[in-house]
Amino acid sequence: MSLGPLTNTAYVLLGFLNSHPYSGYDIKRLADHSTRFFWQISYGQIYPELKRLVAMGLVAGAAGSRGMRTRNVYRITAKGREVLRSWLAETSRPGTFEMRDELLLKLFFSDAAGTEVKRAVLDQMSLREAAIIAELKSIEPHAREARAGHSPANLDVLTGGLKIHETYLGHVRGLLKDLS
Amino acid sequence: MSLGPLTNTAYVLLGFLNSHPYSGYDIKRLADHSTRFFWQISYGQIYPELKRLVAMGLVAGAAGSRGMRTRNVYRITAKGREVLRSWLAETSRPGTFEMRDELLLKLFFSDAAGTEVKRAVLDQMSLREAAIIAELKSIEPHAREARAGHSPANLDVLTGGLKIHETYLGHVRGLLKDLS
DNA sequence: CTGCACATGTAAATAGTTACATGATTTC
DNA sequence: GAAATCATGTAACTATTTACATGTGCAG
Repeated sequence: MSLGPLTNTAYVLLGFLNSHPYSGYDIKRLADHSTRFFWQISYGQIYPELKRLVAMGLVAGAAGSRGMRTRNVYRITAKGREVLRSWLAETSRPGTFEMRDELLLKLFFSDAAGTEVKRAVLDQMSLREAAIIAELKSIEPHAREARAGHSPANLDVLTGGLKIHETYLGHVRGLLKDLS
Repeated sequence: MSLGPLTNTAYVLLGFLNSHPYSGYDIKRLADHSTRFFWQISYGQIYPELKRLVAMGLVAGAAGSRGMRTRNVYRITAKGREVLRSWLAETSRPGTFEMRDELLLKLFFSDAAGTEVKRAVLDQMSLREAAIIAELKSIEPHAREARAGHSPANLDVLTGGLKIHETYLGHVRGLLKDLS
């Protein structure tokens, strides 16, 4: 009775629910401050996927509440934990690795348009990278607190992201310097 | 008479055709050794998109040949160059920036599964990053030759990619060392 | 009493991959 | 004459985003 592989989005949901019960809204908020940098998710995926997970018995929904209002809080089931763990342990598939960077594409082709355009592209990159770094740094103190939902691996990923974007920014600054 | 923004795939095609006429097959091969690392494209996009670009008058198709066989070689038009340049110069939109890294996702949630699983994930990452670095290094000498299709910006992007992946690999190796 | 954050969802569109289908040419 | 590479294309599928629709609760 194998369920075939789930979508990666499903594993994100299971991953978050593994440490605590959450609503779809909660998960979106959490993901926007963590996995977003290497795996974005949107409401359009979250809500339908939670329902599918319930149907498969991997998570259970309970009508929580916040004041008078309905709030669907989900918790992971034993079967869900099992599926999460077997995904984590799986080494067969290479696993998606993808980058899509429109500014890098522009830089790549920028010789077609002259130095000022190239400089403008590099300036945009530099701004974007600085913004990402600032965002990651603002998350860091929270990730350092060893509380529910903040495991050591979370911090490992965060510091890695920081290093990568700092390298990226450093390279861009070097190119800008060479240009002037 | 603005044509609205084209897909990024269209700009990749225009970008390559800007330096030389190519067939769809040629472009796929070129992209697989360059833009693939930050903007992948597949035949399923290339061939239909080339037709659209012809319909818009941004590229012109000519029946080239290789032996007896039909071979559709496309060249960029003046209008196409204009569109490419105005895309390059455009600073209004932030531009797609996305990463999807399934192994990073696993690492992020790996505390749910124990040290051996975490080590296995890091090993896979390390292997993958080493493979990417090897591939980029094998491209480097070609990119250094200042020939048709190899502009200075191409090399700027390549060396940047190399630095980023070396940083990534270094981080992973550090985590592996901490684990043992 | 206004605006913001909370909260859930769906429909349509877009982007992109994968599998399939076909066949020619070159190299061993 | 087999295998690899050249070459073009489409159909179906999958994933994901965006826009829309709706309404509650709280803070100022």
